[in-house]
Amino acid sequence: MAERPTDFIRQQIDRDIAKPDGSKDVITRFPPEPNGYLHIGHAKSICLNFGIAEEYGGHAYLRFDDTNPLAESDEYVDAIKRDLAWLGFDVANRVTFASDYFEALYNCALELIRKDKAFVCSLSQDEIRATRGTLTEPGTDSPYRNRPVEENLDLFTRMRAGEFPDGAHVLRARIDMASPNLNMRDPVLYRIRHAAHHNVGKAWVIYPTYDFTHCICDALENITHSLCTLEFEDHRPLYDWVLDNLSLNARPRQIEFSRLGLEHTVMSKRLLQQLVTEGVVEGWDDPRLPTLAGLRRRGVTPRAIRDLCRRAGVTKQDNQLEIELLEFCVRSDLEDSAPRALGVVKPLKVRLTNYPQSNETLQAPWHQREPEMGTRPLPFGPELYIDREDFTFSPPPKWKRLSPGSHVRLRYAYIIRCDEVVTGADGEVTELLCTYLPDSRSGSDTSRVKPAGVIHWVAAHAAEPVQLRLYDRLFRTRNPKGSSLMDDVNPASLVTAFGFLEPAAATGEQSHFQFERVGYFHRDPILPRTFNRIVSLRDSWRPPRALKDS
RNA sequence: UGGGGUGUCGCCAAGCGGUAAGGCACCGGGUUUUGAUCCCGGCAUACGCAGGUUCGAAUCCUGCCACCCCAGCCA
Repeated sequence: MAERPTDFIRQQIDRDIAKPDGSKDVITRFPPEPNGYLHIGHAKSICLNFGIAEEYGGHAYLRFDDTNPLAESDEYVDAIKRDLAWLGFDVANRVTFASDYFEALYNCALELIRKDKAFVCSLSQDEIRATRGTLTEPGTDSPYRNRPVEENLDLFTRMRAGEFPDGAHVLRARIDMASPNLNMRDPVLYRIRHAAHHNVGKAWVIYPTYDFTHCICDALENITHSLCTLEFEDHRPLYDWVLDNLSLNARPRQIEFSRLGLEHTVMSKRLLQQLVTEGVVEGWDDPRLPTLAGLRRRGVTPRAIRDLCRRAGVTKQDNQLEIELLEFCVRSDLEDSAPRALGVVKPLKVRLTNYPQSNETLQAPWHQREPEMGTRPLPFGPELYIDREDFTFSPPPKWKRLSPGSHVRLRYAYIIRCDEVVTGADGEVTELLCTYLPDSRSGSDTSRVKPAGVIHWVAAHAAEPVQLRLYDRLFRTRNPKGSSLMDDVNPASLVTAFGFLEPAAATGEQSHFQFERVGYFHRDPILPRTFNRIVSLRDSWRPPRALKDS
């Protein structure tokens, strides 16, 4: 569909595999921690890792980074697998867990201890913090830093055996407490946690930290390129240090790229959690959320998400994509693939005064340019609904819809003329009395009348009442800040309308539609008779300024 | 006042010493039984700023400035 990306990461890989004595393998991994739901930012990483593996004829693992039993659960591993499959990446036989390597990790720790590169530190968490120094001042050595190897071995073995309570000891790397890189100030490698782990149960009471685990797992899986986000750049020296001091033979290269940012939403796990907990949204799959579950329920397609990631590119620059780009990707996918349907959002009754007291059934294509999608029956009768927005008493110049005395075509059907406007006590338009042109039927029009425009409609006798959920950006601000998050919520992020839909679409099983002239909608997978607006149609119509109101 | 990064059009993003790709957005025009789609055209004398090197610099050097990340036994 489009040519292969040439971002800086692929350029680096090209150089790596071009080395005369180097390996031609390219193996990557997507390493989520199973402690939350995936969002569109993760999609960028997924597309990158799996995309590269495929392009270079290698493979990618889905590896759950489950080293913290307190936060992780199977609920999330299932959700993450589901999201990956939905996005279009098949990882059935390449799913691993950091916890698969706990024994190997433990042996690596032993090796470091024997080489006197790691020591058991018995300082409390607070003491470790206090002796770490600050951004501008060096830390101070732990009093346990020079424990003899044998004592370290003994203590570490007993840590594993469960002889000590949480927090009593940790295993630390012996690097440099004066390093300007805080990550190198004797970082913690193992901590004691008497907690059940979602995968290994109670087999372990000591758990390795990310810095120790990640690089080793990468090496064990022969990952060649370990792609991660920018905040891990400072960890790369540690990543390399650990592997340099171990006798593993694989040497993965860590490369960092910037996260994907999207305007009018938030991506942090904490903030998303807050929105769910405080009931601002209805759940992790609320269609206003940037979670993959939310986007899926909204109706955003995997293709659109992959297209977005491709168009956004991969760099080290901080970025905030405009939601217009996402909307463009959605529309451009659905333009060709979504069947069309007629649906009315804000119904206004129309009575055809000269139409016989009977109904007829017209035929309309599901998609004008895609004849193979077939046609559907479209009921027509003397009473119809049109959208209130398609009628005005005083039309501005170039008004292409209905107004007193004007002609308009009902899409796929007849041309009608508005003869009379019925208003209620409060002046509100309640009904339009129109006449239809019998010889103007779509496809066999001999009326020679040129209507002002074309509008959508639904026959009253066959109209299916539906709930239309009109979604909009969750936050008013482009870059919502955690501090004022709640005040920034867009009160119109969800507007529910009760409209009518043509029966073929309402009762069929197709999931995505374009309601003509309105927008793209997705049949809600849970709520009956409910359609979520994925995105509106582009609308370049703007009334002349002076005549804006009607 | 430490370390690590990043600064090219409103938003993304190519560019890798030879004289600013592309996409989104936006603005015109054409086609159209969706004011949609589609098609055509426009849209950075300019690359954070200031110097320097060079015949030639967004690309090299120096110095500033701005923004992001780091002081979890989270990842």
